[in-house]
Parts: sequence; C-alpha cells; structure tokens
Amino acid sequence: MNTRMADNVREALEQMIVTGEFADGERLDEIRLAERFHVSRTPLREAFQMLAASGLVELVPRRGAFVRHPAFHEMIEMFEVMAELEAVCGRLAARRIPPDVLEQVRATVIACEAAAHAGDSDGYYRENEHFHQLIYTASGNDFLAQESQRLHKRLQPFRRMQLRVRGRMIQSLTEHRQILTALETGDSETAEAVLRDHVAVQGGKFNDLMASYKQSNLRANPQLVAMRG
Amino acid sequence: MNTRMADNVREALEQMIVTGEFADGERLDEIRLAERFHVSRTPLREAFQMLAASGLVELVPRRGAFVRHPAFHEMIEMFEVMAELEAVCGRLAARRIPPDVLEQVRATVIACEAAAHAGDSDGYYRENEHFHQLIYTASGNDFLAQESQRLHKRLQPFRRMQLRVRGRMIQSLTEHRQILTALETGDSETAEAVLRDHVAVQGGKFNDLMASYKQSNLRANPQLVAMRG
DNA sequence: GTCAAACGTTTTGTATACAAGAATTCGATT
DNA sequence: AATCGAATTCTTGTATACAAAACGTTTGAC
Repeated sequence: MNTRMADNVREALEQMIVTGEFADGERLDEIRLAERFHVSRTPLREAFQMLAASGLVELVPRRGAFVRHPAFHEMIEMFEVMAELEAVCGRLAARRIPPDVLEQVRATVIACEAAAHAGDSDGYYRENEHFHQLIYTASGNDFLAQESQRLHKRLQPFRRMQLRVRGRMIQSLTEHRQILTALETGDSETAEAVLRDHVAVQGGKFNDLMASYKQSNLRANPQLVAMRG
Repeated sequence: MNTRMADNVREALEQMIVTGEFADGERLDEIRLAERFHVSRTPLREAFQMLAASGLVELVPRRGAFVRHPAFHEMIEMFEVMAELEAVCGRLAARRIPPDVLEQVRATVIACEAAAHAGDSDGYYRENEHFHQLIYTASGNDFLAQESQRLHKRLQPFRRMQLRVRGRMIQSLTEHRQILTALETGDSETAEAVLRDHVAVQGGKFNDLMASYKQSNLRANPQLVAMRG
C-alpha cells in the first residue's frame, strides 16, 4: 500500500487494463472510477497521466482517457524491439559481466530447469523473469537495463500467451544454456544471436502468438486501428 | 499554443530544464511557478507528471519535484543505447526501406552537405535531424521509430555539445554517405556498423563531450549522484 | 555546545467548486 | 424518413479550499 492514492489507483487500473477488463478504445469514466476507488477525480487524473506515459491509455484533450490495446502488428513490432534490446544486453554482458552476476545467472538457469522438470510453471515463470532481469543488469549499462525492463514489463501480458506449448519450453531451456555458455566464454556474437532468436517472435512462435492474441481480451479494435493512420 | 494549460506549462518547463535554468536536484516550487505561469497548481502538477515520465524531473512523494540532470556516465550510457537503436534501425532499413524514402534520404544527405559547405550550421543541424528521423522511419518498425525518436529528443541538449569541431562535421558527412550507400545496396551489416559508430561516443568524441559537459549547465550534482546508489 | 522536543510554518496531496467545451436529445424542416 | 440545429446534459480542465505530512526554528535539558 502506497502513501499516495494516485499511485494505488494507477496500479489498480494498470492491473485491470492488462487483464483485459476494458475493451480497446473504451473510455475510462472519471466519475465512475472515482466512486469505485473512493477517491476524487484529482488522484484519478494523475493516474491517467502515468498510464498514458506507459502507453496503456491515450489521453485525448477535452475527450478523456481511452484504453489502448496494441494491434497484432504493433505487438510484433514491440517484440522485435525487445529482441534487439536483449541482443544488445547479451553482447555487452558477454564482455562486461562480473563473476558474481555470472554465478547468479548460472544458478537461475539451473533453477529454471528444475522448475520446468518439476512441472512448476509458476516457479519456471519466476526464474525465467529473473534470468532476463540478470541479463539486463549484466550489460553494465544501467540505462539500457532500465529501458529493457520497462519494455519487458509492458510485454508481460503478451508474453504469457507464448511459451505455453511444451516443446517451446524445452527449446527455451536449451537457449538459456547456450546463452550461459556464451557469457562464460565471453562470446559476445553468440550471446547476441541466441538472445535475439530467444526473444524474437518467428517461425512457429508467430502462429502460436497470433492464435492466442485472437482469443485474448487484449485485442485492438480494428475500426480504431484503421483510424490511427 | 495548446488548448490545455498543462501542456503549455510542460513545454515551457521542459525548455527551461534543458537549457539549464535549474541546477541538478533543485526543487520546482509549485506556488512560485504557478504564479509565474499564471495558472493554478493543478495544471502545474500535471506538467510535473509528464516531465517525470520523460525523466527530466524526479517526483519524490510528499517532498516535491526535483530536476534531474544525468551524470556524465549516465549520459554516456544513453548515447550507447542510442547508438545501438540507430544501428538496429539501419540494419532493418537496409532491408526494408521503400524507394521513395530512400530518395528522401539521398536528398537529405545532399542538403546536409550543401549546408555544411555553406557554413549554414542551423541548416546543417536541421537536415541532420531529418536524416536520422528518416532512418528511424525507414526501419519499417513504427514502435522502434517512436522509441528512437524519444531517446533522440532526450539527448538533443547533449548532442549540441558534440559536433562543434570542424573535423567532426566532415567525418559525419562521410558517414552519411556510407550509410546512404549501404541502404542503396541493401548492405545491412555496413548500415548497422556505420550508424553505430556514427552515433557512439568514442575516441576523440568522448573527450570533446566530456569537456563540453563540464562547462555546461546540465551537470549533475556529484553529491546527489553518490546518493543514487 | 550539542542534542532533542515542541511549536509554528510551509508544502504536498486530495476534495470540491465552477466554467468552458463536447456530446446528446429532441424538435423542426425538407 | 433523414438531416440539421438549438437546447440540455455530461464531461473535462482549472481554480480553490483544506487536511496531513515535512520542514525549520525556537526552546529547553544535559
């Protein structure tokens, strides 16, 4: 629980948006939401500002705040950028990673494998998040780590759509191993290439993601997408 | 002039911050600024939110809004990310650029050279901006273009510090030519490599930038940087 | 002289009031 | 029946009021 109500409201709304409680283009009613959260319009509007900054809603002057789910092609674009950012993190990390962080990566890869074999999907998810977080940090560039983390978080609701298939999970573990080895041997080219492919949406992943997207509550409204020319 | 006062105030404050009118860590006084801009605290606080989202100020709960100039090493990190983003844009653009955009790049490179030879530094600056903007767009990834543009804008006040030296300008023009050729021939590796080096702060550029940074009004307060552990 | 506690002042965060701009309704006209 | 426009209702943007938290200062104890 935060000291500022505006922050609490932002978190609550963020959760509601990424779990698909609002349709794309839906207007966030200030008065209704203010009543629901037992706050006035002031902190609510501050929350809107923050949500707009992270791209979850669009603020249209004199019209209101509208939730904004990415179109499929926009999501693919975001994953492409994520893949490139992680590739850069990997390349830099291979050269810069300190021994203690490398040890943490090693431990996380092992924990990830253990969770996978135990069928502990929550554990797997958590360790996988940690793995990527560590790669960001290992880049030795705090700004890069921060930006990567930001996009990672934004893609979180869509990443859940991926990796459900059993075969993908095994491939993912193999790639973790490859990345670890590349970091251990300082092989920046391999770290870069494997991380890019690890994150990129391509081949079979593309079709899986598309199928999941179509079924999800986070679809964009084609009508509205057409107007964003 | 914008319809919302909050937006006007944000623009004005942004300008004041990037021109160094506030010292690092200085608190933005709501009451004083409200009087100065002839608005109430409400739109002013909305402006603070937006500035915080773009990293120009830090919002500390129950304390206020404090301007945040990057430390030198933070600035270097941002340039490193910018170089990598532009490198990615270049790689993708070499494969995806449409003929009409390629033509625009060609025209911009020529205009840039003309401005340089004419000693028209404002013209040079404008055409150079346009050149980079085109590379972002040419990537064919709107999200990447948008993120690149965002960081580009954030680095604008610091980029002015670079490129003042005459030799740098000539080198820069040569690199533009190399990038154009790479795009024309679809040589993604070269486009990527040249763009990375074009933007990266390395070699002599590092020292020039450091010297300018030290003299500028956009320095971070070392006391405060130390506390950001 | 140093430290700390209590008081008063300043400043932030939130609620509320109000004006101007959008949206909607409903009737008039073609 | 469809369309235009005026009147009404809603909604946003901004000002202002007020409570609670942070800050500074004075006072007092050791």
